[in-house]
Amino acid sequence: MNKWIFDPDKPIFRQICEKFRDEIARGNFPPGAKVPSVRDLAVFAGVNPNTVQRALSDLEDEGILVSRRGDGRYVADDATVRDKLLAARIRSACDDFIGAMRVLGLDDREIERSLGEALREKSDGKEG
Amino acid sequence: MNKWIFDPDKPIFRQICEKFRDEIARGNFPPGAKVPSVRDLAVFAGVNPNTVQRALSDLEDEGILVSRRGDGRYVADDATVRDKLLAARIRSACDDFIGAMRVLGLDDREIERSLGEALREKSDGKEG
DNA sequence: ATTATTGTATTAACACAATAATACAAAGCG
DNA sequence: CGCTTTGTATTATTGTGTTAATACAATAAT
Repeated sequence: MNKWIFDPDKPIFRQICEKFRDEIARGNFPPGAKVPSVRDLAVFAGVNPNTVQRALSDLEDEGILVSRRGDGRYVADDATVRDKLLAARIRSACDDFIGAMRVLGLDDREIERSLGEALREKSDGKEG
Repeated sequence: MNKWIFDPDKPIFRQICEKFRDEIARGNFPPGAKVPSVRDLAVFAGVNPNTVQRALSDLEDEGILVSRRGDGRYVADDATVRDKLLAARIRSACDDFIGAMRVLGLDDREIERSLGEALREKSDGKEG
């Protein structure tokens, strides 16, 4: 995984936020873990340091990260952060999905059926 | 439903596109149906006419709408448009959802379980 | 103390989304 | 025809996302 790929339709700094929320939710960044420097991340992501700074600064406002000037940036040393993040992201993903499907006029049974079909398609043909 | 509500994090013209795709997919705008004028929609949505124009113009490029100068704008007179639109939107919603959940480390069974829980919560407590 | 590393702040420049105010083109209508 | 309605185009302005180039502040390492 060389460089990150961004959706040109959404602000990059938000996508960086998402990436870190996902990584932390998965447990790839345990509480207290050090995050790469703004400059290193910028090089790795192929974006401007200011863009990374903006993203990490937002995550700090959310209480997910903590920064120490001259030292570095760390995942908040709170063992519950990961669980809360994971639960919140699962919930919002489900809610978004359900909302999108209901707007299309599907009822609960149809929603579950459509998901099942999509899951089977993704498992059958394109196993990669 | 007085005025539309927009997510300030996404371009308004894209959200207007989404709204129309949803409405057409639901069948609320059958093939050949006339769409309100750019100016009326702008007033109704509480946005600038140019923003609406941009959105509807994009839908035209997709073949969903057709415009006649001095007359008005209409849903493409193609009976298959709705089905294609509906199928495409269901599929992309499922794919987005599955992708978001897999990033979080959930397998197929957990994805279906989480959705089931969310559906039950939405049906039980907050019936509105 | 000096140096390197890190987070932070500032300023400028550019692109795009959105608003605003017009003007023009084409169709419908009385 | 004359008027209205509609889609379309143009120009200017504002706000924001992004890049860019610096500078400053604080910590660690030497």
